[in-house]
Amino acid sequence: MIDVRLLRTDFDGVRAALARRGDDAILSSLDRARDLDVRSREIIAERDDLRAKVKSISKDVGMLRRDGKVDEAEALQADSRALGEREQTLDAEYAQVADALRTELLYIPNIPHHAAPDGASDADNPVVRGPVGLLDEYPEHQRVPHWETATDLGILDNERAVKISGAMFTMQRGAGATLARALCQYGLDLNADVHEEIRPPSLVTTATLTATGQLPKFADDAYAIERDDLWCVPTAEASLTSLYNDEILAGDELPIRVMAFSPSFRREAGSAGRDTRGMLRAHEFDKVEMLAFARPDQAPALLDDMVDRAARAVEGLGLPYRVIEICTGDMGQSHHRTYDVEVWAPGAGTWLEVSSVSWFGDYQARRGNVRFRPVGDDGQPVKGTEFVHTLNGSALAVPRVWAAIVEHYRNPDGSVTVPDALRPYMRGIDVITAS
RNA sequence: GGAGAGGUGCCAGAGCGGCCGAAUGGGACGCCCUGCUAAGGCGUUGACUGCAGCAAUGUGGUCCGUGGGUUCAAAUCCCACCCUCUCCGCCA
Repeated sequence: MIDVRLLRTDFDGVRAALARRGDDAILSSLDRARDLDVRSREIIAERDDLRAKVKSISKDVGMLRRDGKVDEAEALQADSRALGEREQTLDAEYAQVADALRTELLYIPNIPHHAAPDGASDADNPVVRGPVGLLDEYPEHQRVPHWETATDLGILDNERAVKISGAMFTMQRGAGATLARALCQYGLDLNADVHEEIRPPSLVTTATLTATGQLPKFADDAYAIERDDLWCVPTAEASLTSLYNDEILAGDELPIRVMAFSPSFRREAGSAGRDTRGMLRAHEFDKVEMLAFARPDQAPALLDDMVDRAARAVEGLGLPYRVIEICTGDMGQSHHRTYDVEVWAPGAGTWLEVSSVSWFGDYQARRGNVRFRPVGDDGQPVKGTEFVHTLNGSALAVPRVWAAIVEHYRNPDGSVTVPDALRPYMRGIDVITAS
């Protein structure tokens, strides 16, 4: 959520920054929010004034009654009642305006970082690192899609997954299942040096999913368990971001860095049939997510570090990769600045997004009400509170890395060699062969 | 799911419908005292928000689990919901 006060102090600046996202609907929403804010403050001024009068009269009534001056007290009560009625009318109007304003603000996306590249779509995302390790041409035995190789090897059984759960669910078997779990363990171990490992709930409340920005705007993308008013997390980001909702953290304990393995559930509404072969896009997948709560001054370095970590994960597996920066027109609603790590899949013949690392500014923290007490140069807490900055990124998204491994490490005989980095987790399997 | 108890400030804990943003104790911070430490004394100690001000600040409003209601006036009365604890039931 953006700061309403910015609409008062620098409306044109906010408008210009958001215009870079290239969506006029945002700008009209911004106009409406500004008008609602003006109106709500007009009402508040009048209402609070009435409340102050009622409070003061009520005190007088109390004293008069104590002194036995019943007639005077009753006269005052009548006055107060009249004021109270007007106050109630105003209050009802305020509630309406405030609610409309809150809704408007919940839909307005984050302001892009000034250095984020301009652009209209994913076609405009610049490559900022790499490609690293990419060959000009891949030999024929690597140019086989993972769904073919994996099905032949018996490590992917999507037909039966569909029987069990319907379209766009996947199932790994045998060494394939082991490989998926090995990737999780690898992703966690790689980042345990600075992150606390957390195993958060996978079902979360509406408030939790609202804090990250998934709700209310993207309700159709998430699985809802309506009977219990819970949602399946689309990513562990959702659970982790709400870890400290409504809390005030000490400035000197920041940054707080956490990571979690979790399943991720996505309805993928509207994307059926698009990049859905094999393991490319599914309703449920596993992922290791990193997340940081930081002071604003710590955020840029953390963003760089997290991008490095995401890249290191695929680099350590020997996969060709590149890093792209997301342009203003392709940026997610809550994002302030975002980098994606992509891995080359020689069989599918495409770059696969395997990690998205983002800096959210205080956009999520404002929604979740996560604050910190700043510390001055003398080490003493400074008066007041500030919203933390949040950052997150996939440390390792299992299915697409799994797919890239099966394609990249495919041998001429159709077997798949396990990358060295994963061997400790593979129960002695160095090469996956048909069993 | 059933029965009972409870949710108050950083923590513990009191609170008659008006004098309650809230006693008291603890903690934390500052100062005093002491050679140092301990003990003791004095003081400070919430968040959000409207308006005014460059600002320090001033001045209104809101917050005693959440949301409604009664009243001139609600932490205090009424209703619903949420959460915690104990017992029972169920269960990996």
